[in-house]
Amino acid sequence: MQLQPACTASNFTAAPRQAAPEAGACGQRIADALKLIATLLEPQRRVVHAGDVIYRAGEPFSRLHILNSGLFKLLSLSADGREQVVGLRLRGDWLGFSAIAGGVYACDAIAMDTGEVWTVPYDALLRACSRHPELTAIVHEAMSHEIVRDRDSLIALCTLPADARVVAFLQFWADSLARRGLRTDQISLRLTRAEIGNYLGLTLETVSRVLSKLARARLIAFNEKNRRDICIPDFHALGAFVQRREAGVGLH
Amino acid sequence: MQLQPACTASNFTAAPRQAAPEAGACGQRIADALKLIATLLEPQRRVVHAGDVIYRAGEPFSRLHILNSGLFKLLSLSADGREQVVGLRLRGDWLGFSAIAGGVYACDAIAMDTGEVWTVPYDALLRACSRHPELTAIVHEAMSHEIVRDRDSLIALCTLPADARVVAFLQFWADSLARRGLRTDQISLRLTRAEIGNYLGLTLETVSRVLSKLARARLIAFNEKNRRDICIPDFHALGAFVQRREAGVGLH
DNA sequence: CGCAACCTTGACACTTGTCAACACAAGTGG
DNA sequence: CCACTTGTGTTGACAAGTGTCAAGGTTGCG
Repeated sequence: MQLQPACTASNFTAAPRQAAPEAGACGQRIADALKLIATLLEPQRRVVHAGDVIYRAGEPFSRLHILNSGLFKLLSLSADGREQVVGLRLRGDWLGFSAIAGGVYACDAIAMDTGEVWTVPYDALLRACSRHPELTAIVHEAMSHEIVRDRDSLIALCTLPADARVVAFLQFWADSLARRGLRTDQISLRLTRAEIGNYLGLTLETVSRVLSKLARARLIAFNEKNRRDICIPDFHALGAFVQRREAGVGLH
Repeated sequence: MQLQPACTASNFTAAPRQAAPEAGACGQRIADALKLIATLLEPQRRVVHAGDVIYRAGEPFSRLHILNSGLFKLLSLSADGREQVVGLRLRGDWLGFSAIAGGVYACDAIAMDTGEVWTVPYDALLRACSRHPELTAIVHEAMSHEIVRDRDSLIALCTLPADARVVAFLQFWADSLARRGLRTDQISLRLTRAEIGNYLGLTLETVSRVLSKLARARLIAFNEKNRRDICIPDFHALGAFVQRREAGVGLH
């Protein structure tokens, strides 16, 4: 059984790329998966608001969550008490996979906006999967996708300098929106500088400086009176900016 | 159906921890999983040697691989040609999960040592899972474990300074060995400084300097005439070293 | 108005990368 | 046996990138 190629969303890499050329297709794909989940699993549906906790690290695991809408962050609490944003999740993503191995949730999942969460007991999911192979395919694909995405962000964080990380973040963000059929030229970050920096392994000052630099270079533009909404006039130029800098570093 | 807590191997974090207190239990757990896989799936078995390629990025996906012995690295090739080590895999780990979503392998998997690889067609695995729920549990746990492990290393790479990363790497390594029932006081890294640095997002010089510093502080000791084999006399002291530095950084 | 969040910018220090030189071991071929 | 090469590891000097600290600006809200 060969799976058809998914919209693997090679998000969060340095390669310059047009924003989601397969936008519609992938949005459809997500919609189809959600519809199948809705009909086969009849998940419990819940509307959440900014700040609502889906689960916390350490809680016993018994249910998985599928996001129908909204924006969510995954927070990992290190031993010394600092929080680290380890992922952002949107419509079509699953929450809770990381808890299967340990029996307890491995991080906090928190809504950053109004959204709808579907919840299914894990054992019910397993039973449904044994009856419906197409559901198994969707679950495995979602887990696999999460592995690929995490790996991509790992590479970005390991190898890219600060400004390239911020650019990669902007590309990732626009990609995620485009793939769900939303407009990408005018985007709202919905994260503070501190949260972006935390996610990217940078300080908030560095994020602010990079954004200012990009704005001075006309690669992005801030909305009037609101520096969280930004506009990306030319996607290709944004990626090329990073490429140029990397080439410069290589020179003597 | 509540899963029993697995040996989640919170490898690769900053928290000081004794090396694998549950060593035997976890080795047994891996052995049980392998036995189940062997009997239910009758995988094709193959002996590999250092440098052998299990798969390459871009090859079409149809089979998963389970490692019975040996050491393997996952290499991700970025757009501009640089290689990045994105993971190390040992006995009991699976290879190929990241290919499920995309239909093609997402990275290279290369043996670094003599070992034995078991290979199963993915569709055969799915069929077996539908008949044997306990196999599904093992597969899901392995995928979940991979997600957790990747996330842990992400945190380490994002938030830790260079010396803490190297210490975390040593702890991860000793943990991995201990969990499989091997001795941890005398370990062979089997990686060059360059490979360690690549994996940790550091240069080989930085890795070398950190190891020298640890050796000067008597936290590790090099083997005579072979600086790849190292000895860790006191595991707790190694972790405490990082904690102390972090506390120092916080002071004014 | 005052206050709290959030953002920006500058000066400075520190960590780490870059470049270079050298040491050492293993293999190769004269 | 000795040069020579290659791969690996160590160490130092220096520079670049980024974090830290501090000050001030803007927005929104009670």
